Amino acid sequence: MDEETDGIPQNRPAARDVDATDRKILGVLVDDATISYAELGDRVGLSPPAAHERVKRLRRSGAIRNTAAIIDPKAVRKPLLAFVHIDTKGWGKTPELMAISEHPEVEEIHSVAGDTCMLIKVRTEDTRALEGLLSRLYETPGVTSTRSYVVLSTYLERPVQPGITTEWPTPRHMAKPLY
Amino acid sequence: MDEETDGIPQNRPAARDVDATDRKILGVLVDDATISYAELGDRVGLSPPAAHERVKRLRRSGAIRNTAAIIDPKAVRKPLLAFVHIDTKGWGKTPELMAISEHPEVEEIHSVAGDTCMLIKVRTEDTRALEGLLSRLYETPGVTSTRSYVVLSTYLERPVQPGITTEWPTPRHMAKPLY
DNA sequence: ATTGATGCAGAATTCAATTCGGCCATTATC
DNA sequence: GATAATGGCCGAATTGAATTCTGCATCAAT
Repeated sequence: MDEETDGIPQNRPAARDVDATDRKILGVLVDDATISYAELGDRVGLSPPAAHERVKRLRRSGAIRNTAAIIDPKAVRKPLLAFVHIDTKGWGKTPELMAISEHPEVEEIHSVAGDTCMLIKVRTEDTRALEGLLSRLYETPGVTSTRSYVVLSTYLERPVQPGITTEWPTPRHMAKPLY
Repeated sequence: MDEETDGIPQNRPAARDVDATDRKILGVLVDDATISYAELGDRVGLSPPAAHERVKRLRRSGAIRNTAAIIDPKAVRKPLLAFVHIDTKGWGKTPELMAISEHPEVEEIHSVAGDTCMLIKVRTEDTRALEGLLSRLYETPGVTSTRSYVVLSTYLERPVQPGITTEWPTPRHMAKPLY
């Protein structure tokens, strides 16, 4: 695939225009990426090679980051999901981020706006393992406190939805998005 | 694939023993599910048909829930990520969950232990869209208040890690996990 | 009007997924 | 303890899809 300067993902070059057909393709592939290009072409109204070309382009442009197996956490004995607020003095320092991302239990690391804290998502085998992980996190330099939210049950978990509208219904009088 | 009684996922039948080889396979497929069975077999020390059999079994048992394209949120114009605490009177009622999951911006819905609240993950085009979504959520029956955490930047986002140890290093004197 | 580029379809080729038969090891059964 | 039965693997063979190639139509720019 592409090269990363570091462990932390860089911004992609451009991410060209994603038109209505591309969105349809994404919508299908998010649901099931094991289908043939013939099947994909049928569903979006293209010939197999044309569908193939589109998908190759979406991959190259980075719109499709990856094609991955989605695993049942229970099957690999990681049934316990928790979100953890980590208060830090001075957020976003790379060494601390690296230290946190070392733990394989950590699935996501986000910086929260307007607050000197990180919100991370962790998955462990049980509460004892979570406790151990939390104490190890607390030992990371810069971490001043943690507050964890254990998930009792999950009702919905789905990937990013590409949307199926032709173009985005954002009124023209609106300012550009944050990013 | 399998049948769901409802929009809400059911518990799988069994999820058989996942041995060390299975974990290796999962580890590879989480990284990249587009490789050939020959390649997969090479990496885990199996012939192509054997690797194929394993994967089929992992799919049937539900350990591999899905094989999906992972989309770059920016490419589909959903760069704004936020977590929202939703306080509810009486959590987990199905109609409310359904109402919340109707919104395509909602990616995850979790019930938090020890609190009458839900933690949901949403992705929108910009802050205005987020504001609109929040007000629509607030109109859902049972919702008493919301508190949102807008993500400034994301440093890590990865799928469930299957782990690569032969068996789990949980000491035998420990009690069984919660779930 | 002409040229160039882009995206598509259809046919042809290459390569991988899938099936099949037989072997070996482990486990259950008598 | 001997034997059947099961499960998992390999190697070869077959089927089927991915990929390449060629030509055509459309649109944009010159």
